[in-house]
Amino acid sequence: MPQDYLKLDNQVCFSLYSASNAITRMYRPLLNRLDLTYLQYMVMMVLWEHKTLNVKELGEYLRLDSGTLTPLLKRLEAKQLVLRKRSDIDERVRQISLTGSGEALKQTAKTIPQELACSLSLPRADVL
Amino acid sequence: MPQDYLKLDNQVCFSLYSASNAITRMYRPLLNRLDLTYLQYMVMMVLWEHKTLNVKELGEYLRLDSGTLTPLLKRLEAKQLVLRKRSDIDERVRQISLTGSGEALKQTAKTIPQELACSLSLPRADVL
DNA sequence: AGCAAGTATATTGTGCACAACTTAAACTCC
DNA sequence: GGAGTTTAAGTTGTGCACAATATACTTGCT
Repeated sequence: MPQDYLKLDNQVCFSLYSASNAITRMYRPLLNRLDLTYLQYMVMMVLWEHKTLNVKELGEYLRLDSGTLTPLLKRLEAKQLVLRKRSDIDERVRQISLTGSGEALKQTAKTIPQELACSLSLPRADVL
Repeated sequence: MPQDYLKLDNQVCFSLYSASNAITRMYRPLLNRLDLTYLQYMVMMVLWEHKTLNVKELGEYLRLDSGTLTPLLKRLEAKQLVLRKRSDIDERVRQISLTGSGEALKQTAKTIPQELACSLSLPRADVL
């Protein structure tokens, strides 16, 4: 039988795309409490781990470019969660670091993975 | 050892999100030839299979709402690929159907899955 | 030193996603 | 058959993603 590749049901890529949208939707109500979007939460997570990074390094961790990150980092700065300081050594570079409240937000955030696991009815929370 | 849930590396969700972005990036150069975005291509695929659908039905297949679909369908209409006709039976409903060139585009599109498989070096193309 | 090439970030413009809301048409149940 | 509810689609506003481009700083070369 002649196979029709152009069918949505056959498409792993669509499933991936759709699952990714669904994940963002599931995180949204939890992250609203922190006044963060999913990507902002990702950025905060990288900063909680690494303390200070420049835009390029952040982009490598998150596989995103400055076109996405610059406006996002400005929004995090406006929320007083991060500082965007130019490097003294190289004036092109922006060093992104946590403010006190950015650091403190980690305490509020730490229940998020378990809460998401609950809303997914998953037994393990260490992968979310 | 105390486990830190708030680490990017632990996150299946981030992998999914990142993979979904990567897929869209891989499709982009192939779909540029058809002057379609990835989501527009998804919509066309559903229409190639089902011929005529309303906005709600399209949204159920693609798990998207009218806020996403309405402007997208207007862009497809502007490209002369689809018609957006109000239903005679129920004036609230928009029947989305293919134009001749929308139908014809399927011939140009049918090589896309194999091309993507090649650029991913995958042995099977029936899942993309 | 001076300039060409390279690099880091920022900007602009397009197109998703989605929440919240609006509009208008269709049902429902007295 | 008219008021109240439901439903389908559209609108508005925010925030990604990303291509293309711009800006400004640094580095390498002679």
